[in-house]
Amino acid sequence: MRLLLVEDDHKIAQFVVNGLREAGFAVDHAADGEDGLHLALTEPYDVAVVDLMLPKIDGLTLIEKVRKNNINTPVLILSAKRTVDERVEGLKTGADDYLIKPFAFSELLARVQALLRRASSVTAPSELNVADLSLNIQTRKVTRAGTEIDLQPLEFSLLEYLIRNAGRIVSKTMIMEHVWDYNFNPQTNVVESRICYLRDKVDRDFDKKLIHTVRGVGYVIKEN
Amino acid sequence: MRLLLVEDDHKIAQFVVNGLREAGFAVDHAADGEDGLHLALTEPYDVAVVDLMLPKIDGLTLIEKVRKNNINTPVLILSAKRTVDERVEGLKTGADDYLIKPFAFSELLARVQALLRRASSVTAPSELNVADLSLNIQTRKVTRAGTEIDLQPLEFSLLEYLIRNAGRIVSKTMIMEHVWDYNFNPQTNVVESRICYLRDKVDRDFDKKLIHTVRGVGYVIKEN
DNA sequence: GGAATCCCTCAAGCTATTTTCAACCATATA
DNA sequence: TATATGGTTGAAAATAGCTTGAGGGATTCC
Repeated sequence: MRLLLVEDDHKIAQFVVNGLREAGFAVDHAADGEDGLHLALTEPYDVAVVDLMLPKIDGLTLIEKVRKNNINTPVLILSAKRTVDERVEGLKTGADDYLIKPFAFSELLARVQALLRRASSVTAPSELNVADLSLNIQTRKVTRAGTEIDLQPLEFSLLEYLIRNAGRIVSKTMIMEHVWDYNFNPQTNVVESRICYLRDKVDRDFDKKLIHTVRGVGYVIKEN
Repeated sequence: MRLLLVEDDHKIAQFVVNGLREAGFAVDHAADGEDGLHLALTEPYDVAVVDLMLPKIDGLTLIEKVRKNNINTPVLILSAKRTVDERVEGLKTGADDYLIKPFAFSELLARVQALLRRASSVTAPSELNVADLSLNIQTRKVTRAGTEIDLQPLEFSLLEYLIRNAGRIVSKTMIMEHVWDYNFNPQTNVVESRICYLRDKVDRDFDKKLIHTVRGVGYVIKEN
């Protein structure tokens, strides 16, 4: 799940970013409206959390422009403005929810999850499966054919991304972007390297390999 | 103990919130029925104090919806309506007690505590367990394998929070919020530090460690 | 009112784990 | 077979978490 936070207050931003990452989201952060708008228009996010008072472009204008570009990413406004009118204006502009500062992180998280639920209209299952491989988001347990597999954090993210796209080929650039949060492609072989470690743990001891290389393109995880 | 107050009158709300916080509760406040309902449905509270006359969604409707969601949090109605009929209607809807405005804070506190006692004697066991570790909320005694462990207040809270979420991973941000009541992120390692002290007392002398670190995320307490 | 005690936070150094890097190896495809 | 793309690996670097003592605020006890 990819999330955009547009917030200029450094402390709040750091606090929210940390919390959301711990909760398993891939979070991008923009410190002003211009950056935020640019990211919102160019990257695909599942939810955007936007402060109203921002340098360069204010939050409402940002939301307006995003909506004019036919982007329907759910938006949660984060603001110190607490009057009913301001809330209403925010929602009219195209926001989906409104949270008043100061707020408790757990409430922010609950609202973000509510927006995600509403958007997907399905409750996200906490367990993902491919063949006899199973990955539990909540407990972070991974098993194959019943035996537990111990993964490093990055391997876990990588495997999660692969399984969420099971059967579809994901390019190395996409992997970089989702798992590493890199926007540019440095000349490095981190992906290959980590795939190798992952295969060691997931496929080595089994006859049926699940992680397949698609030369010149990327990787797929699938049965057969 | 977590408490929800749904009250639109700002002065009363502040007065009650302050008082309850001083009495040691973690209080969330919603200023209208919509917010109140949302919080009641998404967060686990031990008691909810609800005004009847509310913007957006009135108190009775709120209580009805909460009960329809199978949430049994005890509800104390706070209202200026003083006739017997109205009291009865409130209780029929699913409220547990009824306090007429204006009221003395001490009476509110007494009733809240009464509801907590009643609820805890029915539902919540006063003893929480994980493996051979046991924590008694009422006596504040903690034992492992029969021998008593002496904990500091904060360590007790921390352990309680971990055990209430036994088997689930709790992030450091969440711990901060629930145990320390911080809703911002100070650049500090209080959590790690206190976990260290806690481990000293809970795990050091035992072979089976119960408190596990989940790197980059947080901690879990569980057997094995 | 002052001393003693208790509990907590902070910070710095340390340890352990995880990730990246880079050189080298293997294999597919033309 | 040549070339390029991907695989493998150990060591270095980066990062996260652990540990511990000093210091400070609050409370209690004389």
